[in-house]
Amino acid sequence: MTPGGAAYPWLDELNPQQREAVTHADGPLLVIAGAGTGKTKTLAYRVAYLISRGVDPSRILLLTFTRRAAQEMLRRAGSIVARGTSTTGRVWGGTFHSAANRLLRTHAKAVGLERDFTVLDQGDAEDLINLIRHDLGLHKQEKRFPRKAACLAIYSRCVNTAESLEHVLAHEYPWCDEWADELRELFKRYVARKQARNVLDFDDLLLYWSLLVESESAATELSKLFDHVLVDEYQDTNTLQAKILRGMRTGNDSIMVVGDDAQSIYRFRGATVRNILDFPKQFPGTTIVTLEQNYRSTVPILETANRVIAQARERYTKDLWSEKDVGQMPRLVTCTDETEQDAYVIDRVLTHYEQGIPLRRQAVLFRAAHLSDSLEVELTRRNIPYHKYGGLRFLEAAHVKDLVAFLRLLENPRDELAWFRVLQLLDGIGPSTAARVIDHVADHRNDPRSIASFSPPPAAEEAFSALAETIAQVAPMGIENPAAQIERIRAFYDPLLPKVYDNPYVRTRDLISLEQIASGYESRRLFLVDLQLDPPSSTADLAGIPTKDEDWLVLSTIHSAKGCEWDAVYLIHAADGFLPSDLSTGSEEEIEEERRLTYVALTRAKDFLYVTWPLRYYHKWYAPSDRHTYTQLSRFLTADVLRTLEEVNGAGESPGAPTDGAEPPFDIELDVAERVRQMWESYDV
DNA sequence: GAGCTCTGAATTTTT
DNA sequence: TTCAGAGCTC
Repeated sequence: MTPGGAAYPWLDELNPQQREAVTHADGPLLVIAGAGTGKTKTLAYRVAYLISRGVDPSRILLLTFTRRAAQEMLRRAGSIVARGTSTTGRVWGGTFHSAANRLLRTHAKAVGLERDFTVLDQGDAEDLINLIRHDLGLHKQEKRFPRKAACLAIYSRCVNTAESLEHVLAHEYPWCDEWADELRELFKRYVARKQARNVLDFDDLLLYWSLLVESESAATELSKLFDHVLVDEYQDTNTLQAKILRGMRTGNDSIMVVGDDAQSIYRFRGATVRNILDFPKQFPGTTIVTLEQNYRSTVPILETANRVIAQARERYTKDLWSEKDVGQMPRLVTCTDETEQDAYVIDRVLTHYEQGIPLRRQAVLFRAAHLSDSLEVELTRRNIPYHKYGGLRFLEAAHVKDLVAFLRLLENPRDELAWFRVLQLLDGIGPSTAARVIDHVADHRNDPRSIASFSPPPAAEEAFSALAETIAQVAPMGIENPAAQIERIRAFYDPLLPKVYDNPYVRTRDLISLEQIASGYESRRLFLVDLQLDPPSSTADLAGIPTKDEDWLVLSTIHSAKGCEWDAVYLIHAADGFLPSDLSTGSEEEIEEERRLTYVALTRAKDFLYVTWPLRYYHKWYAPSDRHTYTQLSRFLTADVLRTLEEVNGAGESPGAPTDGAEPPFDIELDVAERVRQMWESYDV
């Protein structure tokens, strides 16, 4: 009889380890869940179990890596408890950042914020840093000062790892070491500027939350809100997040974290494997449950993946096993160049498609977003639909940011970055006039409509009054109906597009999408927050609900593939320099992370796995004399791993690949000339 | 002060 | 290819 007995018959759907985790009584619980071992299932059943035991759903905090992951778990939990989603819908589910946003708005006063603060995304934060960098005159030193992106990265690392600037510079950014004093000054001003403007960046969301729970009394109050805290993907949390969790469990140690140290791949964001390795030390009395039965991959695929991760330095030992005993051996495909690699992948994709695996059950994975560029061209040429995950986001496009900036300045008129962006769209307005307008608004109780009383330079008069009128019309629309607000803003903004950017037509389409997304939101604030904290991750997210017969191939960075699985997986560019990336081989930790990244990629595959690499790679902007580089197979595919792979040649299986004379010649000699002559001999008289 | 054009430099992963 | 920055012109 199962522990749940007849009361919870669905517990029988779990294996003994999963059931132990789901029915765990009290105290901290660490679930080490290998790839494909039913991690999502375990969390979903845990939520269902708690609710069935009478826990109020609104007193459960479920922290996940993406909001989509939270929704998926709650959906499954909802179907288990069979009371519909209305119950589980009340669970606090989402990312650390979105939970922070929600808590900080409620307790804004406690941390010295106004409730209507706006959130800066990475690009905004970089721009703000850049403004200050210019104010300080740092941009023209005789030796180059770190770029805005580097400055923000250093800042972010300090915050997320809770390490000193000196330590971060010495260990992660040694080439910026000499700028320690200037950077400190820059960061000091950056913080002051954000506070004066009532804006938070991503890191601040976590930082303010962590400072809130640093207070014993606030921590106690917040801890009382939740009977249970559950955290997914714990291996990818950072020091700051661990600190938050400790604070949130003041006087109640019911916490369950689930993760796999072998899949920790967000070190660059300050995540540390130490969090999961040291969890039992942080929470005394921790019960550890290990899930090792893999329900995803075939035995041969698992064997390859296990051998890759076996070389890792430090980890919780676990060896995944599977009962999916049959299956094709994973293949290592050597290609002469990228073109051949593209042709091979497409050929296999189509073959599997004809055998009955839809395109969306197949995925091409790669280390960096640009590594699929040439494949995308070829897919487009052949009319094969695909969706790409990761890489440049919809929201990062300049025109989308412009429109969002309009909404932001209405939401928080102190948001100088939003103003700056919008004002400089107008002809005749540059940085200094924009700054004067911002001061003007500040002097008029931050009422955005007050720009009407500003006197712009003559060249900008007409455009400026059009802007003032737009704002005068949208401001009274309140916070409701963001789509209507966008519609009105577009009446002003669309005509500017052709002047400011190329491709105005494509950009207008994006703005229409944005308006459609906005129509699903009740308020401008909710729309803005969602857009920043949970942005659409691919063009697929923008297209609305897909119809049943729509099908597309998935292209994804390995990072974005986390938590997903496909029947057939193609890991491309498995060559040293790309995997591991040349930029990540500076330290042993970085190489270890690249190894885990490889492991994540391999374990996404259920039935078919192809690892491909081109011998020659063509660099677009690199080495002007000879842009071809010869690559070597990824160092992670050691002799031990190769024994589990079937090695094939990319050219052999891609008939019809246009290789333009690049194929090796046959070893055959025919006297064609003689044959041609013979053709006419019978006609001789 | 704004805006244009030219040059040179640097290319990961994302909440 | 794209982006940041410098320098020049109006």
